[in-house]
Amino acid sequence: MLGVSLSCKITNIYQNLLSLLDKCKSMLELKQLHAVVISSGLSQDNQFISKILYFSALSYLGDINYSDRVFSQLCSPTIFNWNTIIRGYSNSKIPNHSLSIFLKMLRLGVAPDHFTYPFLVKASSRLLNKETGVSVHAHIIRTGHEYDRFIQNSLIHMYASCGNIVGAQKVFDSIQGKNLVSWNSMLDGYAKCEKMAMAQKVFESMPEKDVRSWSSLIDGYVKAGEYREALAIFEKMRAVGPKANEVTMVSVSCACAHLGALEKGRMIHKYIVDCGLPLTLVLQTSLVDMYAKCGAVEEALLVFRGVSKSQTDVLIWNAMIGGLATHGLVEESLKLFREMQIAGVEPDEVTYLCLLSACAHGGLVKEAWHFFEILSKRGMTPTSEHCACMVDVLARAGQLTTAYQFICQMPIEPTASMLGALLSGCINHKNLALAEKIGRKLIELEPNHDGRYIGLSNVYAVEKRWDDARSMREAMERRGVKKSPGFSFVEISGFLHRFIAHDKSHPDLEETYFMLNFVVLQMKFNCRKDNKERLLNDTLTEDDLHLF
DNA sequence: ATTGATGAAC
Repeated sequence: MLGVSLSCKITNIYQNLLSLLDKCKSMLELKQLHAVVISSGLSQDNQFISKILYFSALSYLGDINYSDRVFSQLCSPTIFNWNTIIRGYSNSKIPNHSLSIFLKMLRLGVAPDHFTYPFLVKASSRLLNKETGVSVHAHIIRTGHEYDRFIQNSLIHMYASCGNIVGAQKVFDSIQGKNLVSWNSMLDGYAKCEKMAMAQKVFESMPEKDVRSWSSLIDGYVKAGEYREALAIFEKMRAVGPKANEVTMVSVSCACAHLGALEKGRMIHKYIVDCGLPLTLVLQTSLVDMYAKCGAVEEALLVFRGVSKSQTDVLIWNAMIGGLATHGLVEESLKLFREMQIAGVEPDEVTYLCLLSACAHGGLVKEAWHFFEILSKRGMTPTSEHCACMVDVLARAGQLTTAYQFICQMPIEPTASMLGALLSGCINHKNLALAEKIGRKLIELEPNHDGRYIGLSNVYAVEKRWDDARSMREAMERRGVKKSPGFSFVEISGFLHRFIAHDKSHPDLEETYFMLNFVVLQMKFNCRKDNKERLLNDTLTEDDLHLF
């Protein structure tokens, strides 16, 4: 009698422990339960260990390192355990570990099953390495798994991610009984490669469509820079398609951001609220960015302030700091950076880039040097973009010699954007000799870029060297460099109007030019006023003395 | 148990 009741109790404890593991809410809790498991002598009991592995490898609250340690202590892991750890790594920042685990598995003579390969293929997709993907595919064929639809679908995605759209299409064509995931993967493959004609074709041939189909198509148009088309598809989706979700709205708000379509952006925001879509951090970040890019900094701040501090991450801070910076709200931008540090969010490379851009807009040379140095002190390597931004700061401030020296002292070759920043600095601060030198270098660096010829031609124009200016245009035509027309969008009462340089087809042309001339006059007036004040306030720096 | 997607700078 005693034996039966004791074993009942033990079974109860086991069941309780298992259900506690199922309800686990954090790594701390998991570790405590793991400790109970170990002290009960169950450290090799697969029922318990499988759950511990599963949570730490796959939960977004998990810790793949912990699961790796647990895994490596297992005497005889089951195939489920192997798959869990491979899957965990395939979602992690180090997907190549999935492959190492897989190889280890083969060495030990453990046979992978049909669950193993989709994870392994996903890891190869995320590695963006063509050869790895191909050898995984070869292995799949050798082991006779090539007709598994889950595996085939993941192969489509893998080939498309690695840029081999032909390979993706081949796998797609070979599938007997394609399902929605097969079609969506193919569609997304074309959308990712910006082959929108093909993506459109796949979309139209699909026997059924879901949110992901529509979202992939919309996102493809956004990535391809065809923002108006993206918005048009979204309107169609609203009329005849499934309900949009977070991913759809992120793409759509990104399209509005690029178009500067504020009214449309506001409608999108309203739509999100009205549909009761959850305002996730990702979505809030894209709304902040959209409002900032559309010039509505106040509204961007409103969304930003609506996020509770404890839930923010570096991306949304960057979006807001960068947004303030591009609007010349330099003080506010730097203030927000301090706030970010108080909130305990670690700045990253992009944060420093936003700060440098703020400094460039505010003429804050000293502060820029400070941020540039801090970047390295915090263990980050300044990228060519950071250097370009630094050149921009110096060049805008008129410290052309320092900017030039900065470029020469860099351990990396100067990029076009650095020289471009220096060139506009040279033009603005009237160092035309240096401008010409840089302008020539830029054409050498990017002989197929129309803007580079225009850049040098502008230098000549300032000097009134009309023949030289014209020769630049001729050189461009001779080399067959395509001129991309400059255009801009203006949104009036929710309608987007496009203005192309020299295009005279818009019905409100006269009225527009009248207003434009008025604005230009106003700007010139303000500019003269500013310059006068600047001349009264500024002292010349050492650099200026060298150059002028 | 499995496959398909989204945010920040330039």
